[in-house]
Amino acid sequence: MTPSPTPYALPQPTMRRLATLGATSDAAIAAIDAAIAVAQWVPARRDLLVEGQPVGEPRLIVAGWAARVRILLDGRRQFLSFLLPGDLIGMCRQPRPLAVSTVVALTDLLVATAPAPGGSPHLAHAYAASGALEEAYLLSHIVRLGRFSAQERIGDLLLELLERLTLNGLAIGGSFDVPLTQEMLGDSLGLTPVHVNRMLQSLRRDGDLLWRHTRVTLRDPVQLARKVGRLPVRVSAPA
Amino acid sequence: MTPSPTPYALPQPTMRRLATLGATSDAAIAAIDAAIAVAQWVPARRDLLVEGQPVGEPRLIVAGWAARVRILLDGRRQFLSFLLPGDLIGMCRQPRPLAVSTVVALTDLLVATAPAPGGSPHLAHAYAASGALEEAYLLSHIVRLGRFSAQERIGDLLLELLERLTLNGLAIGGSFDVPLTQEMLGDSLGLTPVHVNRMLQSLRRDGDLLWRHTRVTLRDPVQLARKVGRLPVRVSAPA
DNA sequence: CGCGTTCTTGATGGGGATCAAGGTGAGTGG
DNA sequence: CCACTCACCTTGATCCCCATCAAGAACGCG
Repeated sequence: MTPSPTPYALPQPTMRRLATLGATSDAAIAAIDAAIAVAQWVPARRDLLVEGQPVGEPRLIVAGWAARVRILLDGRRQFLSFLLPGDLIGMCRQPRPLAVSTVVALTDLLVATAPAPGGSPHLAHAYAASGALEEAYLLSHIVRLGRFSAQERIGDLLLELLERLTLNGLAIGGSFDVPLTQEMLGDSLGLTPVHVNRMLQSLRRDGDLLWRHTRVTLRDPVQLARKVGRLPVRVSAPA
Repeated sequence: MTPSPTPYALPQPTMRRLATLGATSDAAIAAIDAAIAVAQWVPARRDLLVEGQPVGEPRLIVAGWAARVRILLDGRRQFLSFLLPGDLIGMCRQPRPLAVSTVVALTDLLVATAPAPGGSPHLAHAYAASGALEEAYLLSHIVRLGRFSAQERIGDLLLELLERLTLNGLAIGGSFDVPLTQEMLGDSLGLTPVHVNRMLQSLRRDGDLLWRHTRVTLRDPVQLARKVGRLPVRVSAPA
């Protein structure tokens, strides 16, 4: 496997996310640092978890993108969520857990073993907040698929990605890297690649976004949020 | 408030579900019994949780149906999941949690305070398994909305309800009570009530189901599952 | 340069939305 | 016992968003 250089060179995004979510104690930071130091590369397209198979130890994405996905018997594919640096994989609390979805690497992926919260309540809280955020985004995805038009779905998903990539420092001024093809977007949003293409063009024509190579720029996120009716996401009250 | 008699007279469904999910120790059973003994009635249509508001103590549905729901600014409504007897409400682990969705009573509802797992690891495991199941069903809902046709969505949802109501003993031989209007079904499945009506008729014509008053009977669940391409749900391996 | 993947564009069709009336049944009050 | 009402279900006509089918064009890569 090649440790192919990526634009996500520094491990800071993971630390940044977990610290923002509450892992602020020295013990928690040291544990995360130690885990990141021995992180492993996983090549794109490899499965990290397979639906119905036992879940191993929980892991932490240090760099790259993954996705939770379900494949139907007839080959239809549905992405359930995208996993970004700082996100957790396979964090379960019941005994002998089985994966409820497959997790596949979308890019080459730097993955660490998530440190056990053990003595650090800060770390436990950060994991809990991360889980709550993940649930909130799953719910948003349900609303997108159930009640949004194609344009709204695309705009709303890009705003979610901006929001999440801002949390871990990977987005700057409405600009971020998206290693997704239009087909993958379609498989996330319940649309055909052809229609994704047309809707992206219409968003570009309206001046809402720029998409060159893998770089997406949202011109005016606040206005776009108004346009697609996006609601803010928050899972815990300020201290 | 009237303690309106319901078809769910006995508290057994809740106990049955939690016991099946792992709450098998005497301590766990006693704690659940004690909680159910002092359960309270909540009238239909009342909110048990409001999106964005602080989450109080976790609760346990003893009888009746509730739903997690999001309402959009323009009035569109999307049901995120249905909550049945034995399901938990507002079980969070981060400090100062905020509700990520509104929870509304669909029927008169008997609700207990969920006993803290405290000393009982059995109870903690049952809660964890319940949470994992809830996540698995959320993922299934995403697939339904993203990749299923209208007929498949309806059939798959009814099969899910049968599966869950079988777990707590409220379904017998493919038959169960569903206190939902066709409009509510539409708001869950991303369809209009008119189209739900037409698809239900077509399922009835095909001999797949019977729906009289609030009673639904699936004629041949296994065949229906094959027809709509439904996959089984499992979250932990047998001991 | 050749080749596969991805993006783009056009033409056509269908699944489900929308609009607009009825019909039905349970509860309510006279 | 029967009008009245309100919520829900049912049916028909029409429309449109998005799927489908089918080629090309552009791009990255060996």
